[in-house]
Amino acid sequence: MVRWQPGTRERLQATAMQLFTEHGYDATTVVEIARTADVTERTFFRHFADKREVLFAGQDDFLAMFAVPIERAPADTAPFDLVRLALHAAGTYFDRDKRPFSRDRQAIIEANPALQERELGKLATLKIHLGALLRDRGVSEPAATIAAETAVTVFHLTFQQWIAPGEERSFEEIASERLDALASLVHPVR
Amino acid sequence: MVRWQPGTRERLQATAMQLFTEHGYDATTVVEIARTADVTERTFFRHFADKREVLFAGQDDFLAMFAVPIERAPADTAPFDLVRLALHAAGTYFDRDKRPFSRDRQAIIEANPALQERELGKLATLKIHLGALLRDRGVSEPAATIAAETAVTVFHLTFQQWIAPGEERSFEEIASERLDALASLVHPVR
DNA sequence: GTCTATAGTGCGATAGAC
DNA sequence: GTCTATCGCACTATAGAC
Repeated sequence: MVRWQPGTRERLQATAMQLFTEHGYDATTVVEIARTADVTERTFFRHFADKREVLFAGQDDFLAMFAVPIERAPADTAPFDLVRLALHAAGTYFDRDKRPFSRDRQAIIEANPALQERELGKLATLKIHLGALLRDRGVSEPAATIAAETAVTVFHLTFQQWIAPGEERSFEEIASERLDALASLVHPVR
Repeated sequence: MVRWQPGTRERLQATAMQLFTEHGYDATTVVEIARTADVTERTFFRHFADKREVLFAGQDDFLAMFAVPIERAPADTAPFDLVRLALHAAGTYFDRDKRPFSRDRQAIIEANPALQERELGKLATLKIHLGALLRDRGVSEPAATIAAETAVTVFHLTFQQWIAPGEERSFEEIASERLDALASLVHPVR
């Protein structure tokens, strides 16, 4: 008999998603998740800092998703075009196949204020890293911070609409609509 | 001897602020706060849903601060002008006298990720209420949501700079600079 | 892997205001 | 009498310390 199975982390995440969906987040204890995944409670907390974190692993991927296209852009690219590039990259990542999973995951998050707070925290971290990246590229303040806030905010609003019930349009199409709305807000067409 | 003193809620808040400042948020227990304010732990949780909430009471004031000037504006006011009005109202609220207290409070929050998450949650609630208010005024989607997000985001960025060490400018002056930066981002001057 | 502190809940009892 | 604030106590789960 093997002492431990590989992929414990992934198994814990999948188990948690399933139990949260079946009984709700609050009604599911860490002990329950751990036992179902054949590990101890202690092992759960070695993989995830807290109970919520099991749903939010892989945020580094998000930063890379935004950072790579920005780093590859020509040095004289305008900040707003960098925002567009980042959103385009997000649109490539969130393709049709990921929509069902994203909907299930978001349903759990939207049912629990504590999880919503964690999500906002993750987005705030992303904003900070993105702002630093833009400053490294020579964008001054407060332009860099405003651009980072805008990129992540539009990303979030786009994502929320993308997973809305009945929504069929692509991520990129929705993002484009949001960017147009922002442009109209700031400089209204008379 | 009286069974209870009036103003329990306010006393708990003041006590908490003081203890958090002295020993830090994590090192201060709810029992400690309650005992110092001459009530039991149970009474603390009657007034505040959780430990963090003792620092965030009075968010309704914030909504009113934004909502009143918007409700009073002429029906045909452009959304971006409504954003400006809301920020002007915030500037009236956050005058010179409030800066020292705001700095102390923010120092506690910035030292603790859990408190930062709660702050973001409060701002998110504000965004939702503000978006609803704009829709009630006839602003369509996604313009209403984008305007609400923008107003609260610029408010937050302005607030952060307003309490930054060494910052002397008024809230309104900083808000104006942030709005200009946003306008430049979206429609760069060539 | 075990032990423990702390946060947070549920419910019944009690004291005072009205 | 009703209503509300407080207390007291038993209890669970998270999370961290050892």
